[in-house]
Amino acid sequence: MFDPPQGASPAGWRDALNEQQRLAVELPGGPVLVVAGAGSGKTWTLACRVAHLIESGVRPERLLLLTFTRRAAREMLARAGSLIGRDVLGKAWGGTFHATGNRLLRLYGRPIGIRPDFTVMDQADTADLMDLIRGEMGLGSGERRFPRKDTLAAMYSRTVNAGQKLAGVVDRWFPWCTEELAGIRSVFRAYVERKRAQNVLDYDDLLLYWNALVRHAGTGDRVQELFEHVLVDEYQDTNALQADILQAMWRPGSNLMVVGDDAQAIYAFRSATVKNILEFADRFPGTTVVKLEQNYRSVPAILDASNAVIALSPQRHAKELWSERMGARRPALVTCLDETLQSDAVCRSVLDHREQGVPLRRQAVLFRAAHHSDLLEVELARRNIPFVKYGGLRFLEAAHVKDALAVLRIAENPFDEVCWFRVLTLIEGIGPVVAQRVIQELGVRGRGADQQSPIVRLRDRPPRVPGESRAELQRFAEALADCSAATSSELPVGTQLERARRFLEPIVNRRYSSPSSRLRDLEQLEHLAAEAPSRARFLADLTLDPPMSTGDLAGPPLLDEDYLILSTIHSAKGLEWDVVHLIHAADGMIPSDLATGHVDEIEEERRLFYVALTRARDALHVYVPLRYQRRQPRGLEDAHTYAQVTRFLPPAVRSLFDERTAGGDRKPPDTRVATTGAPIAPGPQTGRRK
DNA sequence: CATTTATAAATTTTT
DNA sequence: TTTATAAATG
Repeated sequence: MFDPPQGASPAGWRDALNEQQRLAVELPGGPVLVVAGAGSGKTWTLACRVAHLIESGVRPERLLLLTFTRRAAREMLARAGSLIGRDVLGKAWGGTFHATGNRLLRLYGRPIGIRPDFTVMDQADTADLMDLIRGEMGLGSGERRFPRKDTLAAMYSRTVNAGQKLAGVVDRWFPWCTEELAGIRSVFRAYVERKRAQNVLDYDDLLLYWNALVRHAGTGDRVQELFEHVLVDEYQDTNALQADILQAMWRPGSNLMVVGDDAQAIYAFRSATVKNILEFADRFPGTTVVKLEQNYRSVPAILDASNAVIALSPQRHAKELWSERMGARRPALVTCLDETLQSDAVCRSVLDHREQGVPLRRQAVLFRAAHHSDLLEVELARRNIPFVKYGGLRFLEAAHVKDALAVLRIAENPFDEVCWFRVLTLIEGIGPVVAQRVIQELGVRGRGADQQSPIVRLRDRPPRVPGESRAELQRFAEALADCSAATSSELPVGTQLERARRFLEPIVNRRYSSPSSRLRDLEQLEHLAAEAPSRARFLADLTLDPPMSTGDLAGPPLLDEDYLILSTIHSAKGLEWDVVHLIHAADGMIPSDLATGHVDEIEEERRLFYVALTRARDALHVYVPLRYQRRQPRGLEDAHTYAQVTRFLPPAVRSLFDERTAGGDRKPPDTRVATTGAPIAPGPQTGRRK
């Protein structure tokens, strides 16, 4: 994705741009919309734009580059730096909307009532706090079913990000909860209050308050004037609130460039709206529109198939991708009798390609949902094919990691009730009720600025708890006191984590399966923490830019190894591989059964399918298992259901594929063989609770 | 009365 | 693997 088109060198990068790209790179300013088709060198163009701006005298620190992940920003700035032989990386502002909001609010948030030492909650924390409040209010204990905590968090987030009223949100997205509207509303009210009181911001607040900050009468101008040029990548996946922020940051004469592709909008579930990119020109008067339609990635046959798929989308913004690449290999549609044969076919094809010179890491297997690769992972392990999985469970979501971080977060913010609750209930003999009482007695909810810290209170006057819990609570108190000691000369973050780990060790051993690997995870976390300048920075960076998996932390030894990429389609966004294997291209998988309610949802799935197809450079294999094992085959061994090829491949489109059947002449492989041989980076340990 | 343990049911995509 | 509910235990 970051490779320049053929023949580009640091010296002659301008010559490597096509006409449209050059136009986008060299436009003087004003509002610009770059509609960039898949594989049209969008990222490369943005990097060149940054290089061009700096060459023409813009100071790097006056540039703001908003991207979908921090990694994307980093790589783009590094690339720009290499083009002009200057260090842009440290000086320009780059990152996600959320990370940028975080930074701006810490620097300038005071006038709107934001203290610079706030902590950031992720979505799971939000859900936990909602759960806590729900419990206190006694909602959900009655006969009527109250929404689950994750549902509550999702509702809240949608009201904020889409800028819609709660009633409307519930009506449209959570119709089964309409009867509980009053209760939901009161939970949200308490939630907002609680966040305030505890000096905590959630993801949504980072955007919400950034918006408020720029619109603030006093400080707004100052923030606005920080940036001479604002560039936004993946604009099709921004939400209403983000568009509002950009509008607030913009004033006539200032420079805003957004880049995106409406055909690749796949984040509606996160409240993103294609309207942003479709209505950009209306919102920002004087917009220049540039279209990038030359595709540098795929061979024509793959492009033809992709174009045909997206052409069936009714809400589309006409765009025809073309390519100068040679090669006539058509994509393959491989029908498999069942999932096992699909795994088998993928493995064989992957090895075939490797024999023909395509290393594993230039190949990827893509799928709709994280668990769709489960069976394949077993087969890969059995055949000793190394792989790394993107998407799905992330390191930070592992319970033991959250436990360790909760200890640190209490040290950072002694009024963080969710973290107190989490750690206290880990202690043997302490359940929700005792934990609540302890929190009460320690004054975690008190929040008087001059009052004694709950941490000190816990150590000096330990609350009454069951006898069996006393010793462990004592150890907790000491660990906490050590971590939070002397704010002026804080212990190194790594040391604090080590302290937390020592406290947690017996708990991890007792509570979780495969405790040794979990404890290893915590040690890895310590290595990561060793580089952090401060605890606050470490915690914020971790929530805003989480390492994908334990693999990310494993360090350099893996870098020269070859491994296959497994990825959800969402996580594959913006990436490309020589060979792409798309599995489970059956109706019910993509589109997902859960997303066939509304037309909009189906269209989103179609774009998702399109994104998957357009990741491929040279070869594309689409697999469809015809028979699925039923989830819980009760008694009957061969209980299964039949699937159909995804509706996004009607006959006319299928004619652009070479069709074949996998494994027809072969016996299914013996799947009873024990699995041995671990993949290189199997992601977080997935041991179950004891 | 509170906590732990057992059992059952459901599980998209992610900053 | 997580989460809600029910039964068993302290």
